[in-house]
Amino acid sequence: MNERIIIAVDIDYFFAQCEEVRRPEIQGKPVVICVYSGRTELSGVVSTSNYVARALGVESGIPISAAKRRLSNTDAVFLSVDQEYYKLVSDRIMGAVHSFSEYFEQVSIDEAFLDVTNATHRDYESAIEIGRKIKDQIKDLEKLTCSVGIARNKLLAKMAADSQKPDGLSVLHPDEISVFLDPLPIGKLPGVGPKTEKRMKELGIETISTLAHFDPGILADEFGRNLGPQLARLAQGLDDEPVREREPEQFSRIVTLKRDATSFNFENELRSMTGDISRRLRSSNSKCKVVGIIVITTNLKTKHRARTLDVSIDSEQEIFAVTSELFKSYFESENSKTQARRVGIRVSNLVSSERQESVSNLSEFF
DNA sequence: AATACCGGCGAGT
DNA sequence: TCATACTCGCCGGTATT
Repeated sequence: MNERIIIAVDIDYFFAQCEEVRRPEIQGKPVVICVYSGRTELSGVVSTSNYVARALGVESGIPISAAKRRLSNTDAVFLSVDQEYYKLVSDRIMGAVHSFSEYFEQVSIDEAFLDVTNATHRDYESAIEIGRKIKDQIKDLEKLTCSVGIARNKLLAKMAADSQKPDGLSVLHPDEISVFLDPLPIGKLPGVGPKTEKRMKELGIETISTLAHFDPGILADEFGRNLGPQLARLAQGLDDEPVREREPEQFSRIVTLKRDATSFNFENELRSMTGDISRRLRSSNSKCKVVGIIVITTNLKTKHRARTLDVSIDSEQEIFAVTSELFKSYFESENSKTQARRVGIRVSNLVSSERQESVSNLSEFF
């Protein structure tokens, strides 16, 4: 029997709720957590906001200036993101959540899955008890509310959690899946974002039920050989992804430049980014085989350039050498029409520092 | 023909 | 007008073997 019971935990409006706890005086007011880019006084975007602000149309991703406009007649509180603090809170919470099952997967700073198949002996009532305990613990520990979803796989557990927010606990029994899924608009399906939603509507697909029964061949043609049929499977509530802890597969760092660049004139910024990435590689005991750069142009197009190395590296000097070369050649090949607004670096194909350079080059060796 | 690599794009927090 | 900082994954084209 393969039937599992999965619990999804999602902390409600995490950054903003952290601030509400840390500064009780702002509770009840619109709270907006901002990423200031430093270009001008107000440039930047809203990272997240509390429900008071969302009700007034201030949500993730909108410009700070737009948020200020919308909240101009309120006692709204605008705060700068404090990642370090949220990470501390997150680590404490995730540690507590982990203790409910050895099968644990953290998927972001504020989301995690647990496989409680064994712990519950496949009993949903028992899973609900665990869900309640998790909510109580997070409340006791950090005074934060979260939303919990319980279902037979990660996809459905997440969708269940999403369906009752904030402070929800939603159980999706296996025999209720169709009733739950079928009427939902396709945009509610994880993996279907704004672009995919638009294209699906052009195909006449509006609900998850329609997608679930749609011709897989047409979906393959439209969305790709693998992705198309996969979307249909998701729409049927099918998902075999195991709950497992995963190591990060890449690190990246990106900054917004004070002034748009048409040449590599941001050595200080690059030094800071390479230093940062090097420290992260070393503290995770890994080296990288691929080093790349990221450029976001003034018209907000993202460009990538990358180089696969013969030998994996982790030092700031080496990463700086490769990325500065990539930036130089990038700007040489660009017709200086498109300027760089944001620049960043990325390392991937990570290998553990201890045992690398192992047998892969044996044939060359002999 | 299979695999590796590269760069674009999309989604999600 | 405004438009962050990440991580992960898929796609198609091209290069390599």
